[in-house]
Amino acid sequence: MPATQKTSRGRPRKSEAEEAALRARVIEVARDLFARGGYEGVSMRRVAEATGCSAGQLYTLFGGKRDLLRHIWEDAFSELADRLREASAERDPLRRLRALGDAWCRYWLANPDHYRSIFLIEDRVSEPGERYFVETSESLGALDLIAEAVSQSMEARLLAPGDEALVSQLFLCGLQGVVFNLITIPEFPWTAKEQMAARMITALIGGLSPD
Amino acid sequence: MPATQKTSRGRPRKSEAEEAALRARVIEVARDLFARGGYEGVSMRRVAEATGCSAGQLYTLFGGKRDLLRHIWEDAFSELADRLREASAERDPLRRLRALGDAWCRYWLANPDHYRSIFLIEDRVSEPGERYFVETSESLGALDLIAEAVSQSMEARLLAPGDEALVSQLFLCGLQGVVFNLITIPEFPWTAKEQMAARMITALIGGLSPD
DNA sequence: ATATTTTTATGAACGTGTTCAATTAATTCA
DNA sequence: TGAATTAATTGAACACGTTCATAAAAATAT
Repeated sequence: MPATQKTSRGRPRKSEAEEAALRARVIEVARDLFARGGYEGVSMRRVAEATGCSAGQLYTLFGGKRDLLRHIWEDAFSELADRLREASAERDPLRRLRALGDAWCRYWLANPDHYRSIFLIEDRVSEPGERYFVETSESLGALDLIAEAVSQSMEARLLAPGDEALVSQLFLCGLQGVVFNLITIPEFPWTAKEQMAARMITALIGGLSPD
Repeated sequence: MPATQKTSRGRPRKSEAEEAALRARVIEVARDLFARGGYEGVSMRRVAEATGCSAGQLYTLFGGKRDLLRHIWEDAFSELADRLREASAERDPLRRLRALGDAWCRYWLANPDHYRSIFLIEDRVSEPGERYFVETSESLGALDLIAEAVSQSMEARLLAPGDEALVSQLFLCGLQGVVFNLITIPEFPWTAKEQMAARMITALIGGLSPD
């Protein structure tokens, strides 16, 4: 008794391509709606209506509203990836590190809505099976580039030798903190919104330099 | 024509004290429910039922579910304030700075649910009238203590003289970034969860030290 | 007492994300 | 041409946060 029967009896499964096409169409429609009305301002019912399917069907294509949003941002991330690639062109590892951090911050500060949607909307985080959203996206891909720059900086004795992973994570945390605070507490009288990212990088590089 | 008439005609206003008492009762009841079921897991209807009033009335006492939560945490914050006060006992400004940062991080990492509730649940941020929640609470009160320690460290030439407000904010951002990342991306293989805060502080102090 | 007036309290109603039994569609076997 | 079977799709239903017209309550004025 073969587990998979070659010729099945009932209605055939929708082809992979068909499903992908429909998914793509929903994403396209939803992108426009979200861009206009914001995440909270657009309901799944509206997305469904605009797409021409039922709200229920959306849940066969996406895990939920948040998951739909992830797919929407997925190619918006390519822009961030581009910026990071540009920054990676810098040969000097320490200057590259600075350029990477700068690009990362600049991107998120220029797109606070993306940032909020991705980092600040908490749904049940504890889905054990699937990996955390941010990790799979281009966002933490920055960490790899940072780690490389850190590693090379250590080799060139531009940074004190040490646990390169930890140091990389410290850089990411520092940048994250700047961006997070600037975006989520915009009405606070931050001393220098534009310079904070650069100052953070400078401070961290200074603090991690060899004596 | 006096604006406030001494003896009014209709039903008398509920006394300030009565309203405060009811509010306090709701907070007490809701604290238990939230502690058990979590923020998402408890509905306003349930809170109302457990309190013995209607759901609608809750909205005369609190601005909404989030606002109710704020009141609940308000005295939970006193614990953080205590820790910060303890840390402030340290005389050496640089060691005090380190102790403050450490206490701040330790508190939030020990209470990730508080952190999430306060920093990660975004509702309409753009309420022009009322100040941002975090700013009014004890949370950013830490910034004042940090600023004082930074200022004194600069005077004692333990930190390079400079814009003390900016430097204080960099410290806060660095700490915030560490806590934020550890809490929101717990499944990421962080190299050293426990040491990251201390390392961040060390790095920042090092980077901001006089040459 | 009854009417008036002012405040408080209620509960139905709205739109939300999400689920799931029931329906419809599309195929193969008899 | 019918069953039979399997998958896709729907739409009613649920609990949610929140609002608001309406009802109840509590006082004074007649």
